[in-house]
Amino acid sequence: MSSTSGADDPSAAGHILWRVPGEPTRGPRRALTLDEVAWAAVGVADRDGLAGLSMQRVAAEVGLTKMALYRYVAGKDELEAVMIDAAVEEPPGPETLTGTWREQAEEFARMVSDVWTRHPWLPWAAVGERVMGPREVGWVEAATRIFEPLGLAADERMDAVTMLFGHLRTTLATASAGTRPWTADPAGGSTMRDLVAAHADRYPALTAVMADPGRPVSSRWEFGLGCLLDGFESAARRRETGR
Amino acid sequence: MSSTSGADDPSAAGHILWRVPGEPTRGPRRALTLDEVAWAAVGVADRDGLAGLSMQRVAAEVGLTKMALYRYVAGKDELEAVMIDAAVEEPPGPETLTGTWREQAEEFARMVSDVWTRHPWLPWAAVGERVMGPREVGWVEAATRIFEPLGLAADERMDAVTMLFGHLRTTLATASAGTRPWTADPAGGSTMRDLVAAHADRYPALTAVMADPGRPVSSRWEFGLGCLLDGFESAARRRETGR
DNA sequence: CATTAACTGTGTCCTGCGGACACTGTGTAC
DNA sequence: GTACACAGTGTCCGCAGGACACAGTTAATG
Repeated sequence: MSSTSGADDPSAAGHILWRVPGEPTRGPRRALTLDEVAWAAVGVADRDGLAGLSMQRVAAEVGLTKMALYRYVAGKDELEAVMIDAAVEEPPGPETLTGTWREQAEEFARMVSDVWTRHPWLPWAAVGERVMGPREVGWVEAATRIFEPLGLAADERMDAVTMLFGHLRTTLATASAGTRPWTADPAGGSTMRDLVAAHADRYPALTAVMADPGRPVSSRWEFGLGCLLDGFESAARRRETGR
Repeated sequence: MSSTSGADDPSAAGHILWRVPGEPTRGPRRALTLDEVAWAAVGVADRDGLAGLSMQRVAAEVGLTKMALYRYVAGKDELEAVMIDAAVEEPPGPETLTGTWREQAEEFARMVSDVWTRHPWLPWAAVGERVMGPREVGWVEAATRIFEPLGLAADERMDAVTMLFGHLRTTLATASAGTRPWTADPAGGSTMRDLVAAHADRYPALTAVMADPGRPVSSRWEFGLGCLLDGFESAARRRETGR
């Protein structure tokens, strides 16, 4: 029923993200802003990962009791929602991305990569049922704009956006999760290389692939991005030439 | 120091997956096999998701005490590793996939999609630091084989495999996580559609896209897969024609 | 100016989690 | 028969998220 904090709205967790603050008139001043709480949580996650994030930890970070956090946030889910929307920062506006759609897509990928590298927990925090924040939606909006000149159908354009984010998530996550240069996917396996080496007879194709030293981690997603954009291009071409 | 259970090997969690059982000589019979425990856990996850998986729950399912499970498995991580390798089932052998590499890739994607649809928690359980099981590696091996005739470099071939799994994970996860037909990515947002509709002025590109009804969930990954394979093809062609 | 109501932060308590550890019971090898 | 290796149980601990009642603080209202 309150008009301000929003931590007591039962309709949907995370709506603080979309509501204007609306300062309260009576009562003591808050010791912190929602943003300060969010960034404290981001700091914790940056250091100890999402697994190391707890109400206690964040509360201690900002010098409050655990329960005081619930004045800012309805629960841990909402805290995560808030910290995600803080960590992604402002999405690029229409004036920022210039050049061909391909150049824009590459620049965009670099931007996402920057943010997700600064906050390695981010690509994994954003999965599952959750309310998106305005900045987060802004990134999707920006990605959608890029593919507009391509002439894809609406649902295909959306799929392209999904795939772009998915690709970055996949590659950045495997890159940040340890020192291993690539390691494949349904795993992220910590020692897939060793396992394959120990059972070379069972996995000949992988053994062959593993012989190659591989590229540096920093440029891991570039080849894949090129493939992806090529694929979009050929899909658009196929669409123009009457399927 | 034991020669059998493997739950006390300090070197790496999950090595039960790669060790031959080796029946013990003395002591009472085990009430269950490791496989029975694994499948019970799979059943729990199928019903209540990964979040609903706890030692208690699994123990109750098989009629044991929580602590008795630790005779089969070193900890929850190892339990997850075991249940993942059980749930993925046997990967397709070289004789199963036939036709062009493209047909093989499509068939392979269909197979992965089948398994991951049966166990919706699977695509998300497999991320992060974890020891892969033999079957899991087998799937990667199978995927690697598919791209062999394409003439890609070793690291590119590996990237292709990673992207294939990543694409399926992304699309299947967003498809299974609710009724929403697509919803974009850094989110999986539960009501992104509503949010965009409520702030149409802020997200014009997304509003335009949202006007389209979209495809049925069942065929969500097909367009993306086509793009991906097209992209690989053009990368291979670029490679042959001297970059 | 006194009162009242709204608000912030604290302390206590509960449930469920993963897991350590000491224990009882059981079966085989010596 | 006895000793030992093993299976399963019960108790305990720390930590998690969160409900709830409370004390302190501030502004609107009489």
